[in-house]
Amino acid sequence: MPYDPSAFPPFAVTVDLVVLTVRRHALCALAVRRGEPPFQGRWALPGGFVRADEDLAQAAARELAEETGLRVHDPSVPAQDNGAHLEQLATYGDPKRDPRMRVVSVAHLALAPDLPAPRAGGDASNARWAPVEELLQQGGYGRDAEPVAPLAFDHAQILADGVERARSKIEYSSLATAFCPPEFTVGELRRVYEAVWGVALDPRNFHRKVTGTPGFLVPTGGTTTRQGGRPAQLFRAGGATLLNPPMLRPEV
Amino acid sequence: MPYDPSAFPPFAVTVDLVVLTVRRHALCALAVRRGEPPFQGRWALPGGFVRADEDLAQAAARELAEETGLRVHDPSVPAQDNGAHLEQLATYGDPKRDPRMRVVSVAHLALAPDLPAPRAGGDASNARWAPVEELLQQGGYGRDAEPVAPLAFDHAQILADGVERARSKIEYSSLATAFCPPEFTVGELRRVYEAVWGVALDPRNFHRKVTGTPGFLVPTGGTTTRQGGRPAQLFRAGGATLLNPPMLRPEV
DNA sequence: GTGTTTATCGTCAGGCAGACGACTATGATC
DNA sequence: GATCATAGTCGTCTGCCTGACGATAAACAC
Repeated sequence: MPYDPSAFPPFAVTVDLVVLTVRRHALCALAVRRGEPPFQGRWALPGGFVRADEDLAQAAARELAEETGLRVHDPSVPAQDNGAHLEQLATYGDPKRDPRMRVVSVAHLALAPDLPAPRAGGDASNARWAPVEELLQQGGYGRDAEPVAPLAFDHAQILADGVERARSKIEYSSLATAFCPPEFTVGELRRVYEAVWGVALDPRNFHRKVTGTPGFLVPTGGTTTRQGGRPAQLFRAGGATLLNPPMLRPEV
Repeated sequence: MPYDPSAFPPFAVTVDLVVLTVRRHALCALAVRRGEPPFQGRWALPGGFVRADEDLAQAAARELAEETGLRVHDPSVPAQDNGAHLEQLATYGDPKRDPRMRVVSVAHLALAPDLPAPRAGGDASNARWAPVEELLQQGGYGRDAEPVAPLAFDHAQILADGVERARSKIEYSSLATAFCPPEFTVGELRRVYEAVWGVALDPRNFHRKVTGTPGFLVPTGGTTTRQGGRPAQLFRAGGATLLNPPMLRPEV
């Protein structure tokens, strides 16, 4: 059977981004305000169409750079840092997910250290970091008791999936360091885990565990008192990507 | 900015399936022979175009049924069984992955108990279960020393990703039971783990562990001697999907 | 019966995790 | 400068889980 272009329906393919960071002890995601229908004026995840000559990962990295200015961390350059972590999350293709046409969206998950301020085409009012619980409580009320509309499209589901991926992945991988600046203390790393999991962790057991896991942390020799209290050692992320033994998320 | 159909390039969207089963103590995947170019005559993963009104999961379930006759296990019907497990794996969209046109493939992973014989449009010579190592050793030689061509497209990568997903997922979920018939013994379940991981496990420790993990196995009361030796208790899969504590894959 | 195979129960030592006490080194406050 | 609050770091103890492995049980083949 020869190739017949009419044998398959045409799709639009987009990438959507779940960009997570930890700000003020809370797990936050990047949201942008939609400037056009459908869902005009509603908050949504950043994203856009995949171009004709672009790989999916390239498209996601391009969108991430456009929205945040972040460059993607390249694992082949170990010294480099402060780039974001980017990985494919899942693909969403319900026929009715976009009322205009048939769109398949390849969602990606990005983890970034705390950033200055978001920018979306230079207009700050159209992009913000919001705590994920706030974005996920559909139709509830935000921190200042203003009404919050649910995210556009199926983005609440995508965000929930991304958050769950991040929560489980920092258990057995060194991904939590992607939320930290290039040099960080054990306490700062612990606060990342606490924010992502939404629990309190014992500082002493956490310290023992994280410094005892081979390849997780490399001491830089420096110290800092930026958190107050006794000066703390500074570390960089070690080469290990898989943690053995893993960090264990406390009891459900 | 109004909706402009020329603003995005059209894609073809397909689903590809990594269908895994355990046969004769080896992890095997379903492969079909391509009847048309490109890669005519080469082995590939089963798959096909997503239809205009179809969800991605629906398309994958349809392709699975067409290739194997398997129905997908519906978790909302706990009593039912012997259906296959199906989940989305990842999406592959390199611009050059299909020489004909721009194709984005949403790969799915299916786990099935040992089946009679594969069928691909009724032609058995065009579908087979092959050990995954055989399919992955690109350009090597098969069991009977016949030359083996690498899988078509990027299907070797997709298969490798699917196998790795299965290997890691049976660690912390009860997914290994998807490889077993509705009722099975601890020994049969152990042979599944051994085949998927490619290791030997201590029968005594495995028995203790698997029967001690709450919600993993439910005794049916029956026994069987179909494996020879002393009669073994029969179990069904329990309701638990996440294992706590997890099964631990032995040392690398 | 003897041997073989598989299943199942027990024992023991080592390692890791959670709970928590103790001490250290800084900045803030009086 | 003494005191306090804050964070960081090192230990201890106990219980649980794991891996290694001995022992017993119940079927089948000869």
